[in-house]
Amino acid sequence: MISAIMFEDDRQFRRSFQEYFEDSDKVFLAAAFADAENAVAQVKRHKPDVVIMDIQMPGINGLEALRLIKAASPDTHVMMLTTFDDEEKIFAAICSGASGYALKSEHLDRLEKAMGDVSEGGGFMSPSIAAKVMRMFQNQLVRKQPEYADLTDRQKDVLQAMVNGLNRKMIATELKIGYDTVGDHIKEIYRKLHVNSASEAVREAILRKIV
Amino acid sequence: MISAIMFEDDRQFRRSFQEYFEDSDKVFLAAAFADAENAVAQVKRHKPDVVIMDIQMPGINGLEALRLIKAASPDTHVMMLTTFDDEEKIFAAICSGASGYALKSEHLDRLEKAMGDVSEGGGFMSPSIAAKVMRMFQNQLVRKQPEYADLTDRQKDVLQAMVNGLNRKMIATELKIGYDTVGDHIKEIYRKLHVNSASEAVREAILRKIV
DNA sequence: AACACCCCCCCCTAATCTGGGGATACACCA
DNA sequence: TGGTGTATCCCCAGATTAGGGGGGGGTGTT
Repeated sequence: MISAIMFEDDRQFRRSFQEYFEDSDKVFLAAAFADAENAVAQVKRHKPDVVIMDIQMPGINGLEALRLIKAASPDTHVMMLTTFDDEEKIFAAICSGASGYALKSEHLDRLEKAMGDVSEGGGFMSPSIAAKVMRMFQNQLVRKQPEYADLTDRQKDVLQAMVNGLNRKMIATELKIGYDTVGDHIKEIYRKLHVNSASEAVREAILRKIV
Repeated sequence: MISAIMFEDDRQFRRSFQEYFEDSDKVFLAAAFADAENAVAQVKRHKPDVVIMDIQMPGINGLEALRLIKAASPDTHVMMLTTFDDEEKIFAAICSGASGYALKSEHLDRLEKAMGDVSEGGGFMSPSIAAKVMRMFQNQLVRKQPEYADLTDRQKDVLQAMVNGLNRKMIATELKIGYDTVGDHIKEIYRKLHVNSASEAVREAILRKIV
């Protein structure tokens, strides 16, 4: 038997949620609040195994509340339960330490199971969310090493200096070479990276090399 | 009713899997193979809604097979079903386009449900996998966001254009504003980001904003 | 000897950076 | 109501820098 508290402004949804878990022998829903104003205090008071958190709420929204709760008690497991499925919110929730991200369209028996998993340190994502996360993951990390430009050591030195914001004169001083030599290296770098400005070179350097 | 084929070298596990789905009215397990040698061909032949793929197999391993299948028919949904829960394999699977990643300890009825979700374009991860993925996501992407510079919408437009390698004249044309106005926005951007060149602005833009 | 890499010097145009000077519009607040 | 602030827009001009072209060297490897 695990304990949970819920923050959800939709009265109807809150009700049906409460009713469902009245008969549950797995989840004890200790309390349900219409806003997250005192979320941190309530978490401290009830010490729930799982917190169910809506995103769209008047006053403090669910993402802010999530951050506050995780800041105050990092070991609390929070599952987002919302209608939003846009990447930005999913992203924000995961980065802020959510343990789960479920859509309200999810069946309650699955949520019940999910809450059990989450209380044990597991994670849960509704199918469409999981698909989005995996896609994001792929996009973010696949293009890790697209085509490593074959720069010489010296050219890498110069490029690194450019990324650090140095201008040609400063690079010359830094590397103890002549001003025009820096220019020569830069010409080669541009040719190899297929760019023609320092900004673009810096972008390419960061997006596909040193990061 | 969705169709599936399975690649799994463990005879015992394959058997119990087959037996379970013989009685299923949701999943039709069309075939089960002990290795992935002809995975691509079998996928082409059976055109399954979902492919169940073990990782540890003699000959071609599941990750290689996944890559081959996704290369040959990108729309095929593949769910990894394995005992491995190390980040490297999860990472590799997701990056190679897996739609799901389940542990063999998962109950078969959950897998059945998961296969349905996956066949519809959703994703599935066993709780411990989901937790790991979210943690990876967090570590990889939280990193730098110390002070989000408070740029105005227009300034963000200009900065984005700079990242894209446009010079001032091009930005002016792009945003349909005057050349000198672009200069004004750039001045403000530099002031707010505490930099004084386009290269540095681009670096800051990438390292703490647009990714 | 050819090649790659690194170094140095010159030139010129175009672009950037930085400092000014304005104007309008809108929101906020006393 | 006027004042303050911010965001958007426009213009100017000097000093510096960048970008791209040329010309050379020297070294070390293949």
